[in-house]
Amino acid sequence: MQLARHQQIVEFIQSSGHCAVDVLAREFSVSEMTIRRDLIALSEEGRIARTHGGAAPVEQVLFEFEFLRRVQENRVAKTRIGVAAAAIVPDGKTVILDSGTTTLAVARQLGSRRRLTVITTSLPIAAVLQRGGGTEILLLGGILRRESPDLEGPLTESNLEGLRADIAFVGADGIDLSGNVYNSSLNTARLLEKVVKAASSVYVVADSSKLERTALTKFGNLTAWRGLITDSSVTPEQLDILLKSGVNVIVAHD
Amino acid sequence: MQLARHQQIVEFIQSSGHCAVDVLAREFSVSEMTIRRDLIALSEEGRIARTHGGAAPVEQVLFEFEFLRRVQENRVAKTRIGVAAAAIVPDGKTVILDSGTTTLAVARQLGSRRRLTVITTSLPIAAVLQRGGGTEILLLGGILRRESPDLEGPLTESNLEGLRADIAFVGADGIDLSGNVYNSSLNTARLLEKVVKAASSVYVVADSSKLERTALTKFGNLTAWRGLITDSSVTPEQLDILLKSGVNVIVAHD
DNA sequence: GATATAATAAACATTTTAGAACATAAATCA
DNA sequence: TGATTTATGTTCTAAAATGTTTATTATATC
Repeated sequence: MQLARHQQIVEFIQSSGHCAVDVLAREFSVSEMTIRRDLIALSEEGRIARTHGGAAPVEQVLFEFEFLRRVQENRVAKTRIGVAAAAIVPDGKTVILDSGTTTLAVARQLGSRRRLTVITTSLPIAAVLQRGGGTEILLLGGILRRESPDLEGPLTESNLEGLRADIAFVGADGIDLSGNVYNSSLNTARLLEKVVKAASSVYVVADSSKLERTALTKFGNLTAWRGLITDSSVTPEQLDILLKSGVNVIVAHD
Repeated sequence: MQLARHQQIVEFIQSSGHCAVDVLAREFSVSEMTIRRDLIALSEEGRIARTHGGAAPVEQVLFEFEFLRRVQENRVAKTRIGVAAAAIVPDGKTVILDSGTTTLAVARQLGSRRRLTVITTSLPIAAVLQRGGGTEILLLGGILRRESPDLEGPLTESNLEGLRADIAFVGADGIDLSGNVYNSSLNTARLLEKVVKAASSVYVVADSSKLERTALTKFGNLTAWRGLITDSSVTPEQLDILLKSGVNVIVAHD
């Protein structure tokens, strides 16, 4: 019910301008606390702007990515991973962000930072960072994928070849306990190989549901890179085996 | 039986919007668990979006550029220009679209076309065309401008150097009656020079309010290109002088 | 700048929903 | 026919969403 209401709240606020919490609570027949929680979630997604007492339509928001609404699984875990990832990025560095919802969570945390350069193929990540205003965003060229708002293809790969970054955060569709990282798209895997070459240190960001799962292509092993950032739902056993395999695991706590 | 029901569920949700699980269970006279299993299957197929408590139709619209709603001046004129411009693009061609609201109007008209390749630096144009689904979209890489959702910089220019297109539509901030085309940004002007080189035929699209106005940089003359597409508010005098200067003017009527 | 007022967020309780496990009925096939 | 798969139903537990109360924080008013 809450996802449907979120959408309605956004529309309501956009059509009527600034709305008070109690007005929204009456309008949607829920408690004010529920509305507040909705508003927190919506403002984190950048779809509205919170004010004291209510919420207003966002003005500077350039674009809105509808597809993210359904995709967002493990939102809380991903946000924590984002916080942990952002914490290891010093100001002034150049960061490569892979496309995906986990890396998008990292981008959200980096949004308010200054003097950062972010290289990405993801339109939502570019959008989030542009909203923040403090980051230089380099969008790699390429073919816009039909199903998802990110870029791929020969141009993307050749664009990347001339670039260097300090840190890369890449997502994964599966990780086994030997530290092998899997991806469900061949194109993505090939691009990620270039990403890995372009960055001095590489972190894989993935919520714990990706552990002990595999996907179409293996594109590398965590032991060769800087480490894995995951959430605290990783089991002690999984953690133990990964560490014994020589994988550096950063567990994001709340 | 469940295949038939799946189809009906999709149609039901599409026509009525978000539906709760219990409503669907009653509607189809099955248990809630069955509906949940249906919804799991359907969402895996991407035909609906699950929500807590029910399901919603999948959004076809992937993203939307908020800023355009307010900015659109001379919307009607621009739409007409878009129609006229789209009419001169044969299927199967490669088109370069400059960023701007007029070229965006062109993109809107091209959205439903098939077998077209569009090269652009504009995120809104990419969005509009992705929604259409029939166009291959090549987004040039570059730095995302802070004020507007489009790309520029050395990467954009070098990306363009390796490409060839059949037709380019470029916008303008001002056009004088000798056919000189002006632009208010130096960077844009430099990029447009490359655009002009990459395309076999170049059209300038600009509503008539841009006539007899100049801006920061002159980036070329209409007589060297294929022509100007403008709306019917151009005065007979302006038209006369332009034609006498050797400018091919296409006037978009309703 | 102190105080009153209102709004927020945290903590806990309650309700609702999801999903797992198992049971049952119908359909398919050897 | 009997065995086996497939679809559906039932029950139960965990998780998610919402509501309620209470402290904390922000805003406004004097």
